[in-house]
Amino acid sequence: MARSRLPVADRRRQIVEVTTRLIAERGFWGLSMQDVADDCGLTVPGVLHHVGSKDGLLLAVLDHRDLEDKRSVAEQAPGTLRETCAAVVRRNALQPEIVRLFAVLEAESLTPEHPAHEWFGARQERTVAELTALAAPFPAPGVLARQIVALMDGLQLQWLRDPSTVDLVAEWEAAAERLFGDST
Amino acid sequence: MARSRLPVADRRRQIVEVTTRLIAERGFWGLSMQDVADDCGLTVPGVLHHVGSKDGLLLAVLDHRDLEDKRSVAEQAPGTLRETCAAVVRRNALQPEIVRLFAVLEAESLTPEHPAHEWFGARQERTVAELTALAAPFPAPGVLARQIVALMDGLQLQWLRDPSTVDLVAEWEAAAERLFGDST
DNA sequence: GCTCTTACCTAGTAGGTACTAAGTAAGGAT
DNA sequence: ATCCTTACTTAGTACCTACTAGGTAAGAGC
Repeated sequence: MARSRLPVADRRRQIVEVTTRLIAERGFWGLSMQDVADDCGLTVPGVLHHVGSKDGLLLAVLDHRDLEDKRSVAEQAPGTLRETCAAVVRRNALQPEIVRLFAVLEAESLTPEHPAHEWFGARQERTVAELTALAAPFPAPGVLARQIVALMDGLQLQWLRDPSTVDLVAEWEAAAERLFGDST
Repeated sequence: MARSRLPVADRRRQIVEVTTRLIAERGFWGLSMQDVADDCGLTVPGVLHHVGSKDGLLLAVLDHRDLEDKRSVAEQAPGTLRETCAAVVRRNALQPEIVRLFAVLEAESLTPEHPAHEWFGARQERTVAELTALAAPFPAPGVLARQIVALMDGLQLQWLRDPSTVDLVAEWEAAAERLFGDST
């Protein structure tokens, strides 16, 4: 019974990582605190001690993601629209689990009752706004921004379903030529 | 307690309709037989009498959708690729609930453990194949087909999240010009 | 070595989960 | 008017759900 007692930061990181994987597999509605606790080697109240509630756990995961994303965007120079998109796709291609987390939660959270509904609404708005700004040199930048987001989300779904057939980076490059013009 | 006793076909249709709505809201993992039963004015074993199990219920919903889709495709003349896509989008714009059902299940069923995993894999494959055939006149028809599916799925997600801002049909028309060429 | 914070536990609550077994009664067929 | 199929019920099983109250002991600071 002598379990190791981790410092709070480490334990929280472990809980967030485990939960990320489980939500990617089962969604938030299918997530059980028991599974989280088991995979962390804790009891359920042990997990709740750190995150307060199941909703709190979800927000912890999303906030962690937000931080990671900001960090990643910051370290990459703010190049052209096309370069930025390619960088995002290359990064996503390396972390299918997290892409799946977002794919599942994005669909689940469409309903206003979902605890992440507002979070995803705000994120979507922010993303489209940022892309629209980058798309200023193109005609109809707002429309282009929506198409970029749509194509990325859609291609990611196909890639997640069948990674051996669909090459995310290659499919995106083909799509980018269509979106931004056929310059080689 | 004198409940009306419906003929099996009617009751099944009601159960399928109610479940369609509930899965769109909560996903399959979040679906409870109790909710289905309540919304049908039945008890849980009453529902199970018709569908056998929760998985059976999901398959009943999906098979019903399959039939409806086949019917709708059959009644529309098999025009050009562009016309076909536009018809699909116009139809989807009229039934957001069903589009949401597919959006949620498509993401949830990415994991092989999901009871609809194979169903959605087969559907995806079939859809891409059909679109690829229609896209024969274009260069790289297979790539184009994937892009069509991706754009539709992605635009639908944006539309479902904020129907008042995103006009599905208009967004698709703009996307179609980009995909198929700028002919007016 | 002692103290004190706190990470984590045990025990319990109140309720929901899918599903089964067996019986009742509605309503069409004769 | 009676029968018989079957839609649907009640009752019950075995288990999982998030969450709380209160206590124990691990390990850092002195």
